Amino acid sequence: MGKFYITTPIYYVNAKPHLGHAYTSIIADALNRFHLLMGDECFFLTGTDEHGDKIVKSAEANGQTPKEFVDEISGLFRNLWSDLDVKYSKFIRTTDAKHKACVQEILQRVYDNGDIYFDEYGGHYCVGCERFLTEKELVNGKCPEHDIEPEYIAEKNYFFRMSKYQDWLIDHINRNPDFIRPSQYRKEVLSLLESGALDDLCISRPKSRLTWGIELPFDDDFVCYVWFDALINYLSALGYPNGGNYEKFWPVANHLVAKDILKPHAIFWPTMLKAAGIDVYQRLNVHGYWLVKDTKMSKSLGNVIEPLKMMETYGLNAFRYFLLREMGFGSDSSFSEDALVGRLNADLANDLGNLFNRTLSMTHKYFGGKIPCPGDEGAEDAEIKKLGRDALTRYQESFLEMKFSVGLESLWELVRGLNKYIDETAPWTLYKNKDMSRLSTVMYVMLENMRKIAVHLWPVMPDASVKMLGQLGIVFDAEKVNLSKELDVWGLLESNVQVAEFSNLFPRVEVEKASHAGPAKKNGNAKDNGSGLVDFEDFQKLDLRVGTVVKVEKHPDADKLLIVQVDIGEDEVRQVVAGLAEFYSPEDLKGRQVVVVANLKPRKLRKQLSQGMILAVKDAKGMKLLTSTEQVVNGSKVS
RNA sequence: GGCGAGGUAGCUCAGUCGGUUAGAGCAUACGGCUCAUAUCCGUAGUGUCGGGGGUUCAAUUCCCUCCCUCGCUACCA
Repeated sequence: MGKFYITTPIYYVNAKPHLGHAYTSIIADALNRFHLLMGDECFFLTGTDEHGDKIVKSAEANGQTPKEFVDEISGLFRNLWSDLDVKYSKFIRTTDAKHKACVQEILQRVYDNGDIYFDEYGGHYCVGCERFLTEKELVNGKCPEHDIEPEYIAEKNYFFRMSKYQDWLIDHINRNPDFIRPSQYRKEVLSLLESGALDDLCISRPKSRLTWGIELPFDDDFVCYVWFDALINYLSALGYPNGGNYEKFWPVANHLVAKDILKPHAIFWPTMLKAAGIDVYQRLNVHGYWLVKDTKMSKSLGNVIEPLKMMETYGLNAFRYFLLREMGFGSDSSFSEDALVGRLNADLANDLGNLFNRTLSMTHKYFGGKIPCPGDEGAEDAEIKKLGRDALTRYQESFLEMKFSVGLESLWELVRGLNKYIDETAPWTLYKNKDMSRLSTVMYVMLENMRKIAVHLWPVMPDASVKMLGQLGIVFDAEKVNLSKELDVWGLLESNVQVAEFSNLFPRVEVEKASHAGPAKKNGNAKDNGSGLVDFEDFQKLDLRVGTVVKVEKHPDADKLLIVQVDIGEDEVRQVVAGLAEFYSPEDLKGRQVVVVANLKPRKLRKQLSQGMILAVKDAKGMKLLTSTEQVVNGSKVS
């Protein structure tokens, strides 16, 4: 059995969680779920980083003690992961007692090893900034922000002999091309290491300046520098130096970080491990930023997208799918509501959702909802099965390489292939011709492929996947799934099992497209409320009028459509193509008063122009027209 | 300034270890089907593959140079 250990950074709790945090955690979760389905034994670690200067300041600003403050924010993160279906194995906090003990253990080992020394460090300390400023930051010898001349303070501190391990690290990266990926970050780290001599790292802060941290085991006048403390969480969470988890999972440790913390993870951390006599982690996986209007998201710019808000508006499934599908791993990507809606409508609603729904619907029409027994397979079936095997193989390979976007694109080749397969096999014709044997095979091929797709989607959209499988009459059990076997196994779907009558997991959403042509419109924020409510002005945009049907004929090229001429008080009657033929005969309709949407954009329906829409209401029994309780003048407005 | 990434169809991007007509999705137009959520399938496209130069029988792909965008990093007096 394989093993897999994935970590997110421990998020710094000086501010609330944002989209960047959500993205990292969601890919970690997707990877973890993927490896679970591949049959690996997995450990997924996340948590919060709660020490350091900034935390103390943020707490003070909130009128709280550091402990109260971090408890609150840490809780926010945990709640968010629960809302995003992020299922971690452990949530670590750097204020945990076990973590502190582990940090001290490692510090002591490095100290005993002779790689920590005590030295004087001098610099320009600004009391306003509460930190040392570099020569370059000074303007006319003053701190530009506080306009005061910084004090020159000589301070004694402990330093980690990081420079000693520079050559070893360069060598290690060269020998292990996968150590840092994607490769652009590997190159960046190498050039950083090769260009200049690595400085030693200051790893202490005197308690006179900062008390909120972990004490150095060899000098209780100092606390540990926050990065040194934080990185060790990846080990302390496994119970290092004790415990089976360390031995089991550390050799397969995969760190996942955003590119802004590349340096601590790619340089500080491996050299720390080396100095402590611990093997380095297996891989560092680096992702890019989500940009909002081409600017990196930041709280101060006020363009932070609340992850929860997007999730509430469009659903968790679409949100997770979008994040994984849209961003090439390692590069930056733009986040926009339009793009999210585009993916939701095109990929999820039109392609996948509709495919699934039409499959279930046909199973009901032709087989009373029971999965049929397949007959002999023909060339078309062999072809789609091969397409499926290839697509799923690429999907799995891509996920192993963190290429989620490529993987999902491959999976959709199968989705599109199946839509085409339906078109070509035309089950409705087989049914009409009473070719039930062939029809059974075709429907079984569809249903079995839907099962395979649903299972593969579990890492990305766990909720939708479980629901899809449920609608196929399967109770999802991660233990029983093995994705690698899925490539060669066919026919796990049992015949005669009842499936759902329909599925609407991904309803289309209609969002008024933001104008790309000109400047932002006055009411550009109309869709921003996210509540699904419309303003009265929006309602007023609809021109609803009562009119009398003067003439009706059947649509020559469609079974369900009627061509209706309605007098809505204008010089000319309106022609409206309506989907009423199954419920009303032309004779029934003529002379009735109906409600018409008069300013609907004209559209051709099977070659016939339709200049409006007749309002009706549909329930299980059929379709009923809407009208006024009394006769009114044609053209009267509905309000 | 150095290093890295990128500049490919209207948009978002894939791709080419040099080789017959450069791809996908979205958007657009037209056609087809009716099982389906105004969904699906098909057809049609357009691209001096950032500019210029070089190597080659052949370059979008290799080399040089320049321009633009982004990131990291250093400050060259």
